[in-house]
Amino acid sequence: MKSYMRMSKLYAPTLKEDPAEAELASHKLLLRAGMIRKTAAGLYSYLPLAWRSLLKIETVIREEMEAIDAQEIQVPVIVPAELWQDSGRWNAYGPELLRLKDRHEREFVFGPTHEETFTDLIRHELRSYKQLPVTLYQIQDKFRDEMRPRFGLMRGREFIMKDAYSFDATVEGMQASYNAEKDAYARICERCGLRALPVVADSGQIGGDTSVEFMALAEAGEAELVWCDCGFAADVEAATVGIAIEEGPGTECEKIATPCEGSIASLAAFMGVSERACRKSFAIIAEDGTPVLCLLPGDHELNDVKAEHAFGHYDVMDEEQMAAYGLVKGYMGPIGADARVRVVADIALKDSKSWLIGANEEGYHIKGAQPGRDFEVVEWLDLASAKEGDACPKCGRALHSARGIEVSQVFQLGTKYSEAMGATFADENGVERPFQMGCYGIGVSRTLAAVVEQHHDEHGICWPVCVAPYEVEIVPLETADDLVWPAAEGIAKGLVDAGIEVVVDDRKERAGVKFADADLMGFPYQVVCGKRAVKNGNVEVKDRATGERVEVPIDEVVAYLSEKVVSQRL
RNA sequence: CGGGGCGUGGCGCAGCUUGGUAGCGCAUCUGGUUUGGGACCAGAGGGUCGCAGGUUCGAAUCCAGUCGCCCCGACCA
Repeated sequence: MKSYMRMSKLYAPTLKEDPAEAELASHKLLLRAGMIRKTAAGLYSYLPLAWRSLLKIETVIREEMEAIDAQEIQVPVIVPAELWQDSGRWNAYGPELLRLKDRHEREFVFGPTHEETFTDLIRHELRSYKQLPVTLYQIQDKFRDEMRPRFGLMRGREFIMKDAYSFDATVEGMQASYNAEKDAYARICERCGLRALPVVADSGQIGGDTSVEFMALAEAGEAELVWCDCGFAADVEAATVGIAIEEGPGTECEKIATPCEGSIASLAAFMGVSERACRKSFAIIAEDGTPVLCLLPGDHELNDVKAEHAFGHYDVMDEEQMAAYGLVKGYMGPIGADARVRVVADIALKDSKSWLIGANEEGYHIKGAQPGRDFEVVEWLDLASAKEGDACPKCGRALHSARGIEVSQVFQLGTKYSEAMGATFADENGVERPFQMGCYGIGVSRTLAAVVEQHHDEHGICWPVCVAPYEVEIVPLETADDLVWPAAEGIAKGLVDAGIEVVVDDRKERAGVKFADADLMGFPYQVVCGKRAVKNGNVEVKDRATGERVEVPIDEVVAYLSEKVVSQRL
């Protein structure tokens, strides 16, 4: 028989002060509300309230997965090294991968994701196209040995992830599985109360060609994205956008003295042109050791992810290297650089005919330089990070920028893993083919943090009903009073009978303490039972999110709250 | 991993510069007074000063080391 939780029994030690270690609202509040505790850097214990919310998020996920015929399984957290060697990721994945040995010196990894395990599982079982498609998923702890775990649950080393993998016979099939999963992810975000945007993403370490991330919009988000009124949205690292070109002054190639600091801002100010009319030079050493000079519109940055695609794992040149290649810090440019330097430029600059560039001489720039005439660009690449104001690749209008928390991501993998691991099935003609795969992750614990990030105020958390640890808190101000306590208890029982999750603050604390904790823990509705109101047959119902309070007759409050709560459960 | 900062009762901090054997607020326990927005009075318990060395008659304090944590950078759910 279900009952209500008594605050006096609830293991949720609250903190009056902000913990010194926390920076973000979600981190501070989850700690202060007694929901999580740190065990070590990036490792958190979930206390009862957090666990209840996590289970609700998982329930939403399970319902949406069931709706698209994905089946839940559970594979071991630990993965034998051979599987990772098979896929090639044993070497490709960096120090983020936690490797371990058993007593027989056999090597294993603590799974940061489970493409290998799932692929290995099905390669023994799925042999025919008739058995496809299949999507399997699990909800499990993952471990990634992050260089710098931070922000509480936002970037832990161990975290809860839902990971799904689809196996199809054809590319079209894979796309259908991918789209079903993507649509489910949008519904999951919505049901969890997240304002999230699907954005075009880079596929990163996972591999494959097409990927979308769901970004929960939040100032505290670590990711930057651009979006357009037409519906287009992309991670700045993945966005290929239009950058309108501004020409530099003049068309004749001429060296000019520029007695200003070696920065684009000061150069633009000195020349009386916009930063974009200047050309920014960025010197790096590509993975193969080639020195590369990247030329960009002056107001744009070199995008790390795009640069890695183009140059492999590159290093920024230090001053010594610059000097060795004839480049002068602050005044770099393609003219006068060593012949070994490979000059590349952002694709946006391809039609530009007047470049304001460094002269590779302290205090001098060159204006009116023209590629093809005054210097050579060997390759035109997409290198610049997108930013606010760039043109939408879909409709051409100016893009807006925003920050977000990446709560989930979907990938089309194609045959990357199935081919590497020899996972094949027989098609209609009896020909062995590799599976067309997709993979789909949701950061479950990160989702919890994102919800708090989006739903809080200066007093605490404001849980959306769908993921709230409890739905209603009853606050009897006098636990000894022979009117107040029975009224509170009666309402609690009535709500429990109506299927509502209830906490009763039965502690012998002063009103202020109870109110403060109630606001901090942030259950969606508070029922305040005070002496005067109860004597008149009323209680006060407070909506945590809006702060709105209404007096409701005691004998109507169960119906009143049931209606509100149930309608918001989603 | 590079740069910066911090480790002192459960939590938040002072003390360190200028060595002399540890203090404040909150929390906890007891008794009393309070009781609609984090009460008050009285009393009590609780600290190998991160760890292990060195200097010194004497180290929380000075020196060198080590471990841990936090913040900024590069990676990701």
